[in-house]
Amino acid sequence: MSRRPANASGVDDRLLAEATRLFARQGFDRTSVQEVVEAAGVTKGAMYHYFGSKDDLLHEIYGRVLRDQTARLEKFAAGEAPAPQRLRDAAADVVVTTIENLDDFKIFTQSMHHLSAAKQRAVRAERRKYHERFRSLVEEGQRDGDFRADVPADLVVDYFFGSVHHLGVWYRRNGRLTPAQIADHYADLLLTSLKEIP
Amino acid sequence: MSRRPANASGVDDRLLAEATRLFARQGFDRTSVQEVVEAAGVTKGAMYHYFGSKDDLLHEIYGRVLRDQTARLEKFAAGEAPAPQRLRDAAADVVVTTIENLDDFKIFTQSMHHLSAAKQRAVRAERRKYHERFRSLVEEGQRDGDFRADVPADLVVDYFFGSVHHLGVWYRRNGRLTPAQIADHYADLLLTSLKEIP
Amino acid sequence: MSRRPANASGVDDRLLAEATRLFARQGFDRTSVQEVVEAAGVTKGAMYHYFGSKDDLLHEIYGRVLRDQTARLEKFAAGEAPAPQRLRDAAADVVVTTIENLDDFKIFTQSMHHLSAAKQRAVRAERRKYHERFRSLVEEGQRDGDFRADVPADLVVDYFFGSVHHLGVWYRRNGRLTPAQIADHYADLLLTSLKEIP
Amino acid sequence: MSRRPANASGVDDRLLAEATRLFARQGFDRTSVQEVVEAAGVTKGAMYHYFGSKDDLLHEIYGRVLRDQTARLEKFAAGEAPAPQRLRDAAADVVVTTIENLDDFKIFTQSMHHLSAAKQRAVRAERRKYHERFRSLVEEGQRDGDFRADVPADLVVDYFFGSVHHLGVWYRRNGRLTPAQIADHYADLLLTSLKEIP
DNA sequence: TATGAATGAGGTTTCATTCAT
DNA sequence: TATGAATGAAACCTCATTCAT
Repeated sequence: MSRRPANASGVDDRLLAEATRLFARQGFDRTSVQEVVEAAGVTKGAMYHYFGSKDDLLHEIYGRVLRDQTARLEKFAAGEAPAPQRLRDAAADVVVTTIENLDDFKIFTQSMHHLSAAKQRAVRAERRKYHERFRSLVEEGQRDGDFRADVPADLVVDYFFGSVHHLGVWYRRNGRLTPAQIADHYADLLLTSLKEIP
Repeated sequence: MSRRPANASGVDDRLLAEATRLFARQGFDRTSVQEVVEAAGVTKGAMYHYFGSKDDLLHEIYGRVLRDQTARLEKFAAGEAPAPQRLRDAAADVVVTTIENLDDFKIFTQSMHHLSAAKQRAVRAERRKYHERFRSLVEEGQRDGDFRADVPADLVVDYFFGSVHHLGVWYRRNGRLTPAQIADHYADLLLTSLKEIP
Repeated sequence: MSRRPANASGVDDRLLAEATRLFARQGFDRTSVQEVVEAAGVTKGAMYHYFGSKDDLLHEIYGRVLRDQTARLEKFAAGEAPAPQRLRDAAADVVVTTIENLDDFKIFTQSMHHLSAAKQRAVRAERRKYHERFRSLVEEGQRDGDFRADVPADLVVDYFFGSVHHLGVWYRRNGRLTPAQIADHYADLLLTSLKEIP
Repeated sequence: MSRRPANASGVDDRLLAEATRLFARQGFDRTSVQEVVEAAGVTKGAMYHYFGSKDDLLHEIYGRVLRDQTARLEKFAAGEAPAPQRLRDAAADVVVTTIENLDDFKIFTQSMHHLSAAKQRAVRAERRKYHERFRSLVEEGQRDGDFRADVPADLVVDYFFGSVHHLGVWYRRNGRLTPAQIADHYADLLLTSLKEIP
């Protein structure tokens, strides 16, 4: 997926890290390549050596986030526990990791439209796969009779991930609740809303 | 709040409408003032006669959305029915109106960071008032014993409005579900997740 | 010289006064017509009713200054006293009136190049007449043997008026010396420098 | 003091030279960046690579002039001759060099107010140092009894430099007097006006 | 592998002036 | 006599990208 040459010095990682930070804080368009390279302590030439364009930088950030997220979900979804337990764990985990990497997710919601149409398609396809894996957990619970079946599973997933993305808007580092507590509440709200009505 | 001169010809309304459409589709930064004024059929000078800056245009869009949304919520919240009923109605309504004005809300989530710090504060203050009104409905239900009290009301509100904002990402005009059906499901998920556990 | 219609309300005087003040403080180009009319409490339409253009406003300011200055000089030059006395009085007077109307003179030195070539010629011609009258006083003193004759009279005049114009740069309203004291020193320096070397 | 990168090709020197020429002839505001870069044979981007803004260009011109002038004065003031002689030499020199770089000085008098407040302060501070050095020569002569003491030394300096600045207004390249002759007259007028009255 | 000077297109904004009312 | 909405040209500046070194 990446056109980056291999390297040892970590220049590309530094660039990605600073770009993530700046894009999240100021937005993609409000951040100049100059700012990114200065923050990373390199020159423009170096950046264009590792990345084909500014868009590439963004695309790479997306790629990294998606890869990580997908891997984590797979770990939780593949367990042996009943579907509700696995869903709860996966949901709580995605909340905690989202909070831990809030910058990445702010960029996700704010800067998608800066990608070329082709790259947007690629990102969306990857995201869809992620959502589908999550949805399959919901569907499994519905099939097993653990979850109510009168609500479409994909709508539930969109409903939940809307809440998760929104963390970037309201979460404050020194708020009343810890990430773990928020994660617990979120997972609880999700599970409760799926409870079979007696 | 606005420095716009009063006017009869509706030039400013046309500008706001076209700006909303373009900002939502292309993003604020990817839309030039030139594009906006051409779409509205006026000149740049005219635009700067009505709005102090491109930012002002965005701020005005926000202002209008917030005013409308607040007015609608007030109507629902002020009713006579029990809190759960009023909350359900308000929730379903905000989903329907969000879908009906999806452009406005896409801008909300994507372009906030383009506003000056001062204007961001103003918008956020207005939004907070809206959230607080919504939260008071949740709290009322909790006090009455209709809703579980072990989840913070403000977290519930953020959870729900995250889902609502996310509509801009996944809703498609000719999808499987009608806006009313989506609204129903959303309100249902919200209410169910608040149900007192027996 | 002026295209201004006669008027009773003093709108044009107010415009000239405010324009003078603003042009002196901010420069001609840095001052917008909008600022001038707002300061004068009228609208742009009104301004364009009285003055043909922004340049016209400037030209009018020049005209007024030149007329006043010429009249004052004539009064002093036409006296009966010996040339040195009349020159001293005229020199002291021009210093005092320059300080009293410092804004006018700041504009003179800073904004001449904003006038059209034709108007610049007109202003310069008027100024030349003024200088010539002043010079004639010097020459009279030289002919009478009161002043040294080994220095060109026109150079002396330029030398002196350079000093006078420079007042706009260094004079401060609450400085150590009063306008009258400065005038006295200036006139004294001029007269001394012309003294016949024994 | 300057943010300009070092360079070898002299693009920045060419820009400064052309800017000086154009600003002096047309005024700072009447000269567009486009005109400057065209005259220098580079693009706008190149100009903004070397100078942070149009103002910076002006500031740099000032800086260069002040540095040169200060260095020359120091050379004359530091001599061994009696104060009157050194003052006369310094005065004559400043006249000649002013005429030789008339464009620089026209800009000084016409365009100062275009600088930001901060830069104006910097320039004025530098100028003050120059004036003070000049003034110290006058004071030295007064202390030694060579010059009359009944006229404030700083007023004399302002008086003289007003005349010098004014050269930009009246000096014509093919006038009756050579620069050296003008310089001689100016120095003579200055020295004579300071002569102790017997 | 890295530099940084230079490009050139495009961006937002300002403003003197006009004109229908 | 006066208004103020609208024009349109031109201004300054930014920035992703390239390329000789």
